[in-house]
Amino acid sequence: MLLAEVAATSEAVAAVSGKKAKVELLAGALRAATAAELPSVAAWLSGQTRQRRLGVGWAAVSALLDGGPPEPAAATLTVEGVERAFEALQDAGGAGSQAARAALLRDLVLAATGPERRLLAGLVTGELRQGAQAGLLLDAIALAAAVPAAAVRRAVTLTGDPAAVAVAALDGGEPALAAFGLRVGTALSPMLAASAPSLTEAFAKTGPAGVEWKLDGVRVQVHRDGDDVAVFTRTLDDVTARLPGLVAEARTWPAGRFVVDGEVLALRPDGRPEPFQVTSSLVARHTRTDTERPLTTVLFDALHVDGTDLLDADGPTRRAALATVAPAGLLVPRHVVEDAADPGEAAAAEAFAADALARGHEGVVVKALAGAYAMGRRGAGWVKVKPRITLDLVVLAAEWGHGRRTGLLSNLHLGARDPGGRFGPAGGFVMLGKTFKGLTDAMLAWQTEHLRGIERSSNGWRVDVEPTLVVEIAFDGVQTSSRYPAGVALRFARVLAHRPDKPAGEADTVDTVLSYRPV
DNA sequence: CCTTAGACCTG
DNA sequence: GTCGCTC
DNA sequence: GAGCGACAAGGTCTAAGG
Repeated sequence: MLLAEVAATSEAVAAVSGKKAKVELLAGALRAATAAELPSVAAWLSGQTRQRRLGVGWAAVSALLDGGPPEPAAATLTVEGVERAFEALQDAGGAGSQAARAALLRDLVLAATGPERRLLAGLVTGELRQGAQAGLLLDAIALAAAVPAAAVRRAVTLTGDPAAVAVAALDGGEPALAAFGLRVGTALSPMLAASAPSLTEAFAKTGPAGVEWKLDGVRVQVHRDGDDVAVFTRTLDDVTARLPGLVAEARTWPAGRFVVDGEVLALRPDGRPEPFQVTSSLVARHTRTDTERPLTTVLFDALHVDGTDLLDADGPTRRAALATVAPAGLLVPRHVVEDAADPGEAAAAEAFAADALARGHEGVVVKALAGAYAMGRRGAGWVKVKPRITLDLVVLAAEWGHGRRTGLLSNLHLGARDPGGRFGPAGGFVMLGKTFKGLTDAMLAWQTEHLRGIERSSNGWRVDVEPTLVVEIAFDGVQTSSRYPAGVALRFARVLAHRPDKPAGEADTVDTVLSYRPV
């Protein structure tokens, strides 16, 4: 199969708007691939490569395509050849490897026609933007193989390997998919949480629920089979080698064979959690020193224990199984609410959540007692509740948007008042970060118009404006920053509303922002 | 030796 | 990670 | 309700350049 066929499919998928039409196009390409080509085609048509890392990205591609190098007269690249090139990119390492990778990419791109270049660039940068990703590819596999989508989804969430599932589905149909099961040692898609602004609204989604602390760390899935222990992240990355302490600890737990779900984080000597930045840095590091802070593991779910799969079991059953895996001190604190309409129970839940916050944790996750473990889903089974901070800040500049936001001023530079001149001229504004979130199409249109009216200067991608427009911003907290003058940046900032009625002189000050630094 | 660019990972 | 739009 | 895409910020690692 020629890469041109895959590229043409991707172009066609991008050109149609309906999901069904996209799925049909994807399914057609999957059917046309041979068994050997299918893993590559399935991966690429969901915007991914089979290689976890290629070592080339946006910069390498844009340097190559800059100046519009001439295209070949005919399409010659094959799926198999491109797959081999991707393998070579992944395998390149050591001195001189950057040049080797650049040469590999250059050979590939210069041999590619226009649509093929668009596909290759999208794969390398991870931004294919054809309006279909892994989710629609699952439907396409189901359609191509004439099997239920649910069977495909289950197999993919159990293995994390859509390519293998595609091969099994088209080759062996539903019986082959049914043969996929939970395997200790193979990562499966973790269950995700929706969010709600309050406990009351969370309970409305879940019904009777267990309320658990929400810990601000890194999600881990721990597998043990005897002495074999493996640890995976939320994206199924294998981090076993980076967490030797957890591996050793897991070998001492009472159960010999299990898959459990939890979080690792760094705690201070007083038991309060370190800021996420500290935990993240410890987990990311490939080498350990004896003096650095150990990571603490907290467990909150069990997917398999000593021969029993628990994916379809309810919450209390899984929690009871978890209690047989590890010492009680490692289990996340949990408070069960049978009837949220009962004022006493509701008050107790609020007190439990307030205590979690008082101890420095992020909030709570409300987990339906009745729910199964919904792999890879962000459904109503788990609902996180975190406090929200809002401030009135001033727009200092805005950046032009991309994709569906092309032609609109999107990313806002946010500043707080600095009346005392702590970080710049007295009476000026201190930048605290940027955000593009929370803006509706109407808000984008309005702010583009308004900001152009108060434009001060422009450099092609950024428009600096008079600091007069106040925006109401919600965020989760402040984190330390080396990028911004006040030494802090807002975490997960999003726009709630424009406040053209409010004078910039009444916006919040940098001192108010600094008061939200963790204790 | 140190600095920098880029890729890639996390919430 | 959050949010809005589309199907 | 699910899927997609709009993009942030900080951190580590690798390779390259001085």
